[in-house]
Amino acid sequence: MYRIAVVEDDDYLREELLHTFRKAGYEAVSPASFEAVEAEIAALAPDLVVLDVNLPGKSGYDLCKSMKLRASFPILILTARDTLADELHALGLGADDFLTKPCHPNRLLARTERLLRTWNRFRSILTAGSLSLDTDTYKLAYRDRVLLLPETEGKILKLLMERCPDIAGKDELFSAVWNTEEFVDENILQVNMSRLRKSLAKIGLGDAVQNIRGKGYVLELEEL
Amino acid sequence: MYRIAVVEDDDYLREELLHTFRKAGYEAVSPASFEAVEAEIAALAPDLVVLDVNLPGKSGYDLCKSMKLRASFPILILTARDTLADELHALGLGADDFLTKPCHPNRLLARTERLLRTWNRFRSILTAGSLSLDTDTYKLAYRDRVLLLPETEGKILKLLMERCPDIAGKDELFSAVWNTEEFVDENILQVNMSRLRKSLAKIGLGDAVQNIRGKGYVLELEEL
DNA sequence: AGCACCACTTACAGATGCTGTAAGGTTATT
DNA sequence: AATAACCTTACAGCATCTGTAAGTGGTGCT
Repeated sequence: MYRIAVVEDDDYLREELLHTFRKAGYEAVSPASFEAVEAEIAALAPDLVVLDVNLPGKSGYDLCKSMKLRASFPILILTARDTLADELHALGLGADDFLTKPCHPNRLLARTERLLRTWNRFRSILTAGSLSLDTDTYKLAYRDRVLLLPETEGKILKLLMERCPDIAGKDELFSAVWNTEEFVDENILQVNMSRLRKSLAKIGLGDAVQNIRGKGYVLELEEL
Repeated sequence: MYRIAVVEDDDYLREELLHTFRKAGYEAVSPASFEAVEAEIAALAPDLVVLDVNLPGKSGYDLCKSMKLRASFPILILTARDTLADELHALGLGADDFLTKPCHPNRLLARTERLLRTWNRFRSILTAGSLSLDTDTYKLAYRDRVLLLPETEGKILKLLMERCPDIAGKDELFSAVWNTEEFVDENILQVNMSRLRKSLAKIGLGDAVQNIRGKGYVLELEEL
């Protein structure tokens, strides 16, 4: 079943939205506070986010933009501001749909359903900026270039993207790729890092993988 | 550059739409007649279709539904009928967005751009009913099951899906897979058909590939 | 019913590409 | 300058995929 995260500060409206989705058979959740919304949403791992733009403190637009850089889920903007400028702005930031309040529940449900239907087709795709990786096939796409990675390189890149922009520790890499915390031979990681770097260079990501001496590796993308 | 097909019978409005898209840097085209719209659109191989629902003879909704079964492009419904029921109906049929006339050019452009952006991520995916095939990696998805096909089986299935629901001739298959019209040894095709069938059976498509004695093979999906 | 033709299946072996090991070179830190 | 961490290249084993071969099964025509 699909999980939908509702980000809305008005208590009454939020409950109404949650109710609408639950009645339609979805699992509907909301972040507990607006302190660290983005981290909370990431932790909820929703299949879709319904986002109000008038949030306490933070702008919903900023949130949308920043989530879209790493988002594996579609974002539907729901707002009382109904000008064309608002809609263009939202879509320009990467929002996947834009609806104005008040909105008929059936319209909302139809729109969310459409988004989920579309997104379901590439659920296995992991994104970081304009880089994307199919975690089933390790097909890598960057801008207009495509490359198929061998399994080991793919697993490494997967973890680097998941941790990005933070460090992926050597121990994490060993357990993710070879399923062992103990790195019997450190060299095997270095060899495959070398191979991965060579692969990434082919699609114009020359120095994206950086070593942190003694710690691990980071994926550095200009746009992030 | 992206190609957008505009399906609209009102001459004035059609020219206006074509102009809007061309000014924005798209290649905009329209089918010449409404006799065999669907075949014409397929021949145009657009990246997106803007569809009016009030067409002479055929209903735009039927057209939408039937194209969606095989469509590798998103469909945006543009109509003067602005009731909620219309919108729900359109989205239910698989339309990817729904706008009402009159529509501000910038809104239309923002919406089409969003659809193209999303679709571009899986341009390589071929669809037939609820079956989809990534033509880069030959990752096959049917309902909730996923399978990775070897290259030869993938190439065969690709042609079967492209021809579906018609026959893929043996000569076509030979030229598509082995790049030769002359089938040096018919057996190689039979062997790989056997392998493909076994693969398809794993994901619940037992008897989907049927032989047409002396002619070739067909992909038969219940839903088509 | 018998025959010819087409289609199907299984087993095998060559080729390809991926993976880890080994060994030697390079860079950074003290 | 010395040491530890990191990088690179070459090589060989291994798995997977692919086409060949050979034999079986089924269909349609006379």
